Amino acid sequence: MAGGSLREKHKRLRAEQVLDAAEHLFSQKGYEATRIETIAEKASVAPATVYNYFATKPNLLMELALRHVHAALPERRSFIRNLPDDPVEGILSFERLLAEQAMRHLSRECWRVIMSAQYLEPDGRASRTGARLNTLIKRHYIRLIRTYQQRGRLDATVDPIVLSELIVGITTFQFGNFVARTDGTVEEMLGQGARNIRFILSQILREPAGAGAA
Amino acid sequence: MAGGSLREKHKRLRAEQVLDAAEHLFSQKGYEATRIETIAEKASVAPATVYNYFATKPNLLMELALRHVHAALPERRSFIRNLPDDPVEGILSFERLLAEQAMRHLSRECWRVIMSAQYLEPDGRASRTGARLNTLIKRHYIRLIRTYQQRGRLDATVDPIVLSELIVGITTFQFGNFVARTDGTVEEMLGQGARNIRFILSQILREPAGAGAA
DNA sequence: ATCGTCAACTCTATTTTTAGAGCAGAATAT
DNA sequence: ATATTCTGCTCTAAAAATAGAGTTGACGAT
Repeated sequence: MAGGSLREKHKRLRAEQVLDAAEHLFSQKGYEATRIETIAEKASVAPATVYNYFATKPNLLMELALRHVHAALPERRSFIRNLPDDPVEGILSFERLLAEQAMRHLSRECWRVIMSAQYLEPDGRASRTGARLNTLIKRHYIRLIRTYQQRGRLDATVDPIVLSELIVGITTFQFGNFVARTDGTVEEMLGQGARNIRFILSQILREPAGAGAA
Repeated sequence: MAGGSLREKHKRLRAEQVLDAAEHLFSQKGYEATRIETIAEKASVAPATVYNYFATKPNLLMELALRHVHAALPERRSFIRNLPDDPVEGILSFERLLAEQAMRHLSRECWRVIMSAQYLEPDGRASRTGARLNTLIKRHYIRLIRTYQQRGRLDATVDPIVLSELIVGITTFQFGNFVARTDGTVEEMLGQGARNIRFILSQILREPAGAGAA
């Protein structure tokens, strides 16, 4: 799986160079305002090479998003390893972490492009990349839900896959709404998300085992 | 003169990579003991590429020497800008600096290869590079000699070019003898050099202008 | 003496990158 | 409306790098 050949190594390195350059320029001058030519120049690469690696400009941004999601993975994992007792608090905090990670390197403008890409080219690479991105997040939720089920804090008969799809769906929808407008804060989005989460969980919450006696 | 194109830039970068790798390996494992293949691997380059840039292994070493001579140039220049009063002391100290610089990054084994290269391939690239190397050093001596002539400490009728060739010739000869054997210290070489320098200068030394009255 | 090994070096086909011309479409100016 | 410009993107020829097999000459063991 490694691809240890020199060619593969150089490919990885070049792709990183381009992504680095793009990340810097996107966050500095914005997505629309930066030209592919400029990215190529900063990455010490010919413009044609950028197209060799990333078919289109939205695609390049998409891969950038994917890289961030990967880079932020350990942080999410460590969060899930140390979950708080209360499931509602756990999920809401996880939401907050995801939102914070999303905004850490990519602007709202960038996220708009990312969200729109799957609609503009339904069967293109962008859609597939977007799907991968969602899958990554969903896995975390499944793990998170299972943990609370094992602790007896969530109804064990609920299918974690279904529940995670529900949560990811609604939060993705809200995130889309959030980035689609220039006003509105992350806190507002999270507040609205909290209402949804509480509603969804209200029916399947379980009290802690040692409670009831006082 | 710059060659600002992308191709030229990459060429420079790759050459540096290879030289860096070679420098490290030569000083760590010795010249003969390091394989071209290893250099290429460390430089993230195909072995064939090393041959594209540096026709032969001795040639690679030669270019390495040239790079060092260039890198150490500012130090020599600054020495020549702050020459001591006494010409003998100035030249001997400069000799010491050159010897110290020569041994700083390249081992005696390496210098043996370098010195021999011009004999093994008289009209090859190695000979030309060696000549360039000598020219660089000679320029410094010319400048040094002129300075002392302007200060009135050296006979002004002596041709600096001739004198510098004499000095470079004799010291190169001694340096060759030094690296050609495994025993013998730098100090011994410098001591012998000092005798030569004193002899050469004895006829053309001039007393300082303000001297004689006491 | 002969064989095997090893590393420098060569050669060729393939892959990748670059240079550079040019197209398409949107935005802007006239 | 028309022309101009700008940028994303395509296409082709030329340059360079890689993979990999092969040659040569030195050296050591048998």
